[in-house]
Amino acid sequence: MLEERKKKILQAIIDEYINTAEPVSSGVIEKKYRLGCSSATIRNEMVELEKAGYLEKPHTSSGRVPSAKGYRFYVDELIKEDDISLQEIKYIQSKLETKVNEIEELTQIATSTLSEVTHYTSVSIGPKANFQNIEEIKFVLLGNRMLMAVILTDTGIVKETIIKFDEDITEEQVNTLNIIFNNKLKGKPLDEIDKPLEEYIFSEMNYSLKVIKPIIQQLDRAINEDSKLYLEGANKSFELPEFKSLEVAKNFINLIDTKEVMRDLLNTGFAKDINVYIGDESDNENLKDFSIITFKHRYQNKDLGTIGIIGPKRMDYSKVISVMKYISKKLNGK
Amino acid sequence: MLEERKKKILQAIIDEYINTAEPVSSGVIEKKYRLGCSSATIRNEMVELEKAGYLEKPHTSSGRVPSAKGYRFYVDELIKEDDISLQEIKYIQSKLETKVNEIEELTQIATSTLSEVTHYTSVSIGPKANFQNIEEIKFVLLGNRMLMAVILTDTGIVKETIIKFDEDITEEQVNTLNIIFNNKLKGKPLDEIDKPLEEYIFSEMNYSLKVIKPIIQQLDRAINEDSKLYLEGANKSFELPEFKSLEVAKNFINLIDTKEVMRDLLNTGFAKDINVYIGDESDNENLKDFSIITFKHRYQNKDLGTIGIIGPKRMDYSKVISVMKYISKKLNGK
DNA sequence: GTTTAGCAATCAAAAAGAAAGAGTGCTAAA
DNA sequence: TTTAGCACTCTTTCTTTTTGATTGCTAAAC
Repeated sequence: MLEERKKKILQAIIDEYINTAEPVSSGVIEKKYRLGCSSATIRNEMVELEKAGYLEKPHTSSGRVPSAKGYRFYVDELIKEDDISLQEIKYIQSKLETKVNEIEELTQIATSTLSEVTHYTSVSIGPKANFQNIEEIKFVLLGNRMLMAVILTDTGIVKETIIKFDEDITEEQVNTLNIIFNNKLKGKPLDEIDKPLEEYIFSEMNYSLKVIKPIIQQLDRAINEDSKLYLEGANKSFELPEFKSLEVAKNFINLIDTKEVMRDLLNTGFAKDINVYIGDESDNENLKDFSIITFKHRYQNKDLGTIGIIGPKRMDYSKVISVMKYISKKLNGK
Repeated sequence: MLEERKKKILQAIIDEYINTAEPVSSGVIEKKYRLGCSSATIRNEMVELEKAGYLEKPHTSSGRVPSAKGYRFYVDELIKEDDISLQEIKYIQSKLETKVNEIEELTQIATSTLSEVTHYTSVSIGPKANFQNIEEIKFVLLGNRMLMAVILTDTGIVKETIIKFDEDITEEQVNTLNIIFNNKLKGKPLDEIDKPLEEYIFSEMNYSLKVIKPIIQQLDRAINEDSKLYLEGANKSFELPEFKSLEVAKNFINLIDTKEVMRDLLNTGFAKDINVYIGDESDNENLKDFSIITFKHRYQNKDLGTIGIIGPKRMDYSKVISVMKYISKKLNGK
């Protein structure tokens, strides 16, 4: 759909712009990229690429800058595969080898490694708990009036929550709780913990509703609780030339500061292995100058969270995507 | 040590500068603050205040700006007590009334409320665990090869950690663990969990070292783990006029991004109820444009963490300190 | 002795103007 | 179809000018 030479020129322009953050002129392309034609020819092609919507001009007599459509084409068709060095591979390997006891920790290590290798700001979030099945529930008495509930899911994720009471709880009651909850909930999806269950358990046990209610409430809360966001390398973004603009910097801060937005961004669309949102493709005003690239942290195809990069539209897509692919593969095999 | 009128003028200048972020002229003080003398007199006083080091001039023909010494005097001597409105009191009350099960959550609510009321960026950190005493330790078997250890301290803080094994663990073993650990450690300070204990328990139980070792290791790790930083309202800082300077913005981001520095800042010096660090009083290059105000989250005089504000040197000290005092009182009484 | 009116001097910030230079688009020739 | 050549455009940068706020000083007033 785009002739070979146009593709080459577009690629050269975007590569150059990614490097320099300056509008790209026909002269630079001629000299640096040696495509075997003169700057005049490149100029002619640029006019057409602009007409087709792949390029933009900040003003009449300036060089060209990629448009959102240009970046999109670049990401979909022109990207360099395996743009990752041996050194980087080794670094990632060494980081991911760290022994961890909790999945959340592994996600965090992967997230910080991603930021370190790409030099962009990275962010991650745990998995949506409510899709998972309950493997086991345990209640532990702490002191006399405090109960800790620990839920183990089939993906190996552990959720725990504390429940406080106004009256004493006996070890006996705790045992009954353990038996009943496990009988009733083992193997069931997490979101089965809700109203109907409450009645069942209430009738089953000789507890007062006063005791059962806070348990169900708190379990419910623990399960539906938003999983923690983890942000790494926010300061790296501030080294980028685009952050000389106060507006850009502000948008960035507003973005990473509004946890709900970040959650939304990390939780949408996972048709592909790696998802790329360029500029305001995901219509958020604060996002217009940034791109977001995400992938799912999976292990044996079970969803363990999402990891992403938030960087300028002029992001080094090849590098980021290559690094992500590698990390993703490593995590899944771990 | 400073005559009454000089104090009044200094206060007026600092108040004005806090409001406007612009160098303050003698004319403005005369008109707005009505101190009963002419601008010429104020000018004369300003010269002396500058000579004494309380004021500075960006350039020869500009108004005056408070120096670090000026702010320090302001904070120590001129601050307005109870600079908090009824509305703000009500808002704080309603926020702190929220029922929580975990102390960490309460600290977080207090932190975000502080940011909301003062419009500055706030930050908090949990207490240093290792000063506390163990009230109870419980081990819970999750699946066959995973153990959760739950530690309850005498301050009501619950720490939990997961330990994975390469071989199966029996319920029986878990029971023994529970008995031994509780016998040995109840009432002891948390940092007693270390080497000697390992041997004791090893000799006491017929476990292989293979099992005991990871438990001690992981408990130790959980206890000495840096407590979580919680940051709220970073975007609020970016609305301040001082953040028009890219350098200031960068310093700020570097500051809040380096968790170790934030930890240090929150963990130093608590002779007073409320601690104020103005500019580079705590010699960190990134801090030179900012002030930090902190207080301890206490309940019945037990340390439950630290909460702070990080804002421009031109911060509304009266407001921040008043709000902090109120929140601190409320938390302690809760 | 202290306060204040008056005013020249200072200097940043804003506005206006001039020059430089990078890059384009078009034309006409190769 | 490609390319050399060149006028045109428009930002960027540098100077210059203007404006205006504020000071510090002097001398008079209190």
